[in-house]
Amino acid sequence: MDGQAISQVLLNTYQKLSAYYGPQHWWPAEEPFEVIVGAILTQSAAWTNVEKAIANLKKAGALTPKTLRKLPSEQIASLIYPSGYYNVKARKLKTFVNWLGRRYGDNLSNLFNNNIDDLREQLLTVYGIGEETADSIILYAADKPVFVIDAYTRRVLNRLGLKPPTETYDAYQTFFMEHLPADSKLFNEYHALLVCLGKDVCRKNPVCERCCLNATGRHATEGQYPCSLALR
DNA sequence: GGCCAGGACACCA
DNA sequence: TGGTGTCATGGC
Repeated sequence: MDGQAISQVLLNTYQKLSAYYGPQHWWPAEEPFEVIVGAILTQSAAWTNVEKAIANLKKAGALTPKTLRKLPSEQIASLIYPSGYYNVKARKLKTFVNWLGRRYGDNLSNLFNNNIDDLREQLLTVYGIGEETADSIILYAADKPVFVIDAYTRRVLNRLGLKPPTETYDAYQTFFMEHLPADSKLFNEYHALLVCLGKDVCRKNPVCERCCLNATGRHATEGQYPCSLALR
């Protein structure tokens, strides 16, 4: 399949997912700092649990860099308890707000004034921010066009028969970004739709969860997908 | 009672 | 460089 055909498949898939599921309105947060906190808390956690943790932080008035810097890690940990891994995540939040204050005086606009490559490079130096979290921050908080890769994205792309040359994060990301226009709105919606599809298939069809949405590469027959139209 | 969710990091060979 | 263990709650 040549580059143009791949672009067509990706755009076609996007359009079908969009028509099937509708707008996703990601990221579910009121402001960019909340997006960043959510991106850290959602690491290997269900979003419903993250919502509880964020609600606790809001209720405690702790959803600002300054407050998080002041609060002891133990107290942050107890507030974010429902999101799991609370001790590690408390440390990650503390590390980020310390870095943000020291380097940018808590001003996210200044941080986001960096170009995408510099922004990504800087975020990746912070403890607790890996590739997916960095890209989620760049796309959903800074509104810059990078494609976020997660487990769902990999599985769905594999199911489309479009596995990149190597199965690294970078290879998957390059694959999407080389074949789609650099549009943050498109990337925003596309990634959200892929996650939506992944959750939907898992929930409605456990056969798919075992056969085609796991990491083994095995896959089920077309008819077993609740929205197989979106995957053709 | 087991499995998994919008990962990242440390450690080891 | 790649594989494995660790961190942990809550919903199904």
